[in-house]
Amino acid sequence: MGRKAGSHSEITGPKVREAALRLIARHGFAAVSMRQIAAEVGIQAGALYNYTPDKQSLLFDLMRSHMEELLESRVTSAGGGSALERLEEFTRFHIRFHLPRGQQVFVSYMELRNLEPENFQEVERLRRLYEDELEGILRQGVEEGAFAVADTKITTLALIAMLTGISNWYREGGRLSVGRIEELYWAMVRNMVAVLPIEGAELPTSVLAARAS
Amino acid sequence: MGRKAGSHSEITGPKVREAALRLIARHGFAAVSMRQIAAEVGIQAGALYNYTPDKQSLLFDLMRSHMEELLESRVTSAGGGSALERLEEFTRFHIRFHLPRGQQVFVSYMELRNLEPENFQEVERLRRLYEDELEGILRQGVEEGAFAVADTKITTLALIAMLTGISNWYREGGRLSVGRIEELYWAMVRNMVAVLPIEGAELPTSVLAARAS
DNA sequence: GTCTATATGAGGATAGAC
DNA sequence: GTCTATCCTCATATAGAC
Repeated sequence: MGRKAGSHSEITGPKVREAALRLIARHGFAAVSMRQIAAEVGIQAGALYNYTPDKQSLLFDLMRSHMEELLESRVTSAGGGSALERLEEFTRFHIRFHLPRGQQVFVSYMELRNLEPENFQEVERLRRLYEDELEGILRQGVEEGAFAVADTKITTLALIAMLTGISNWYREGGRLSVGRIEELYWAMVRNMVAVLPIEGAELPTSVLAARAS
Repeated sequence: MGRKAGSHSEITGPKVREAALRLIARHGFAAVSMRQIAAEVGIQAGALYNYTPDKQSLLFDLMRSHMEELLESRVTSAGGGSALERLEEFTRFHIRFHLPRGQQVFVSYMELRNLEPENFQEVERLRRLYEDELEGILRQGVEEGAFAVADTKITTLALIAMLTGISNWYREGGRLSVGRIEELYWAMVRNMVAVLPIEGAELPTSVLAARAS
């Protein structure tokens, strides 16, 4: 291809992204300099600008591609079935997808503040698409009378926070396997939405009717 | 008192802390400069060093005092009773304490990376004291046969993540009052640890014995 | 206690040679 | 595509006048 000596764009590009992700996850976006990223890759700072127009774009690319990968994986995994089945599948998917991506999860969560408004809006839009599927499952469960969920929006946020929180302590090779973590969290999720006589819970009329009969 | 003109230490000190908290919560520790903090207070950057030896100490003070206030409030609130009663009290306390302190929660969570090792250890120690109380409640509940919790450590982390996550979306004057949020989350917490016939859950022998009788 | 001024260094980003 | 060199701005922190 007539590539010049010292030309490695196909290798260097991914290395820049990996180095940036690793350093930003560890020290935070604002605390990481372009010189640090370049040093981690093994090039000079100026050469980074062959791969990103600026530092902000580097962050945005990391976060957007993480969300897009999540949504793409989701499309191929999501299926039909009862609300309970769909909720179990969603729970297990969320854990299996996120646990091997601790750095991406961390960055996507912590660096939202450092996105310029336009970029922030886009990442938020993608995140909402993901959460909306979960809320849809909860709504279905309420309709079916399978779930006692007083507020599907709040329960969605509670579940996401609980599940994503795993990434804060999970370490590969730790006490619990991914499979075991799936079991433990699925049991908790299942309990949380279970139909039970909770005082004050606003049960849907379909459930009240079913109980009366 | 013979105070010189322009001398306002009793006023300026708290203002420095408040300005730092507000700016760090919004932009992140590394992204905020001492000049910005000074400008927010209405003094010059050099004058900040009458109130903190350096930027790191300012962050550490904010995080440590937040944790110490949490633990002090906890001592006066915590009581005895059944595990279910204690869990309800803990849940409501956690929400009532944290919701009016969104900035502190955010900073204490996001800026752990920016603490120097010694300071990090201290903040972690205080955080663990708080979590240990929750785990103790869960252990008591398992002993009493009131809770079906397969792994008290994991359930502790799941509950903390779920409850602290409220601070990510709560806004004063929003759709839900603090009281309503307490109700919704207590219902979820209660369900989550409830004794139910969950396949695969490792029930304590006390519960299995109770069921057999 | 606060100011102005400054020491000292690092930051993002660009230009031009190879 | 990468390098070296550099522009320009901003950072933390300190010194000394008032």
